[in-house]
Amino acid sequence: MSKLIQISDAEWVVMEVLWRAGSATAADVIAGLADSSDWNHRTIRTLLTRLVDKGALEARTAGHRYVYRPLVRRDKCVRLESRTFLDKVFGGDAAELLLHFARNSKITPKQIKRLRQLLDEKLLEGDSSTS
Amino acid sequence: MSKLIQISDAEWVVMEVLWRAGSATAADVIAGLADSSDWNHRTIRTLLTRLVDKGALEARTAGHRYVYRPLVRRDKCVRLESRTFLDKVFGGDAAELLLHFARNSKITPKQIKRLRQLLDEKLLEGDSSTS
DNA sequence: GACGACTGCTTACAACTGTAGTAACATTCT
DNA sequence: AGAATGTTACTACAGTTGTAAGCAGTCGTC
Repeated sequence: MSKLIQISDAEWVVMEVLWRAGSATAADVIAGLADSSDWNHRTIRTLLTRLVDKGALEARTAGHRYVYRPLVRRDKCVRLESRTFLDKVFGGDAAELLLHFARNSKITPKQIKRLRQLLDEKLLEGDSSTS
Repeated sequence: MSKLIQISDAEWVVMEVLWRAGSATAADVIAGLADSSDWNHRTIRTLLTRLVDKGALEARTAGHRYVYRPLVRRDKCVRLESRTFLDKVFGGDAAELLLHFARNSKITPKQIKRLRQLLDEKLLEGDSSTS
C-alpha cells in the first residue's frame, strides 16, 4: 500500500542531504553539496523537483521559495534498495551476500567484532529459550 | 583498463542463464527463462543483442544462428554491482552494510556460523603474525 | 516446392536519468 | 530606481531501460 519510490543514484545523493538536515531550501542543499559534488546548481534543483514529483519530498512554500522535507524515511528506502540489489545480484540469498561482503571488504577488527556479536545475538534469538 | 560494463536488471537475468550454461543459443535462453519469466521471446532477443553490443556477450555464428557466450565473468560483475550499491546506499561503509543485512535478513543458524567463522579467520589474518 | 516456424536485423516508443539552459518574476544591494 | 542575484517553472536532449513489433531470409515439414 505505502508508495514504492524509486530513487535514482543522483537523486539519492540529494536525499542524503535532506535526510540529514531534516528540511532545507534548495540553496541549503546546493551549499551542502558544493564540496562533494560538482553539479551545476540547476541540476540539483532539477533533482529536487523530480523528487517532489515522485513524492519523496514535500516542497512547502516559505516566502517566495520552498523548504523541502523528506516524505519517505531513509531506512525504508535503504531496505527497498537493499532488497532489490539482493534479489538482482545474489538471487535473494542474503547469506551469500553477507559472505561476499565479509570476504571482499576492508573492515576493521573492531567492526568485525561488533558484527560477530550481532551474529551471536541472532543465534540466541533463534533459540527456543527466550520469549 | 578492463571494460566496466553496466548490466541492467533485466539484462542481469539473461546473463545469469548464460553464466550458468556457459554458452547457449537464443532459443536455449528463451527456454531457460520460460518458467521464471513471462517475457516475450522478442524481449529476450533484444536483451541478448544489447548485451552483445555492450560487450558482455559474444555471439558466435553457428549455422544461421548465434551461440552466445559470456565475455565478462560473473564475479567481476557482482563486484562492480556490489561496489556501486555499497557506495550509493551505505556511503561506501561496508561494515554498515553488513550490519544492515545481518540484522534484517533471514539466515539460518548454519549460515550464521559459517559467516562467524569467516569473520574469525579475517581477524586472524589481520594479525601481525601471518606473512 | 509451398508454408509455417524460427532467426537475426531494424525500428519503436515511452519512462527514467544525468545534466543542464531559458524565461519570468522576486529580492537585495547600491 | 536600476542592476545583479536568486528562485521557481518549463524546456531540452541524448543515453538507458523495459518491452516489444515488423520484415526478410532460412529450414524443416507436408
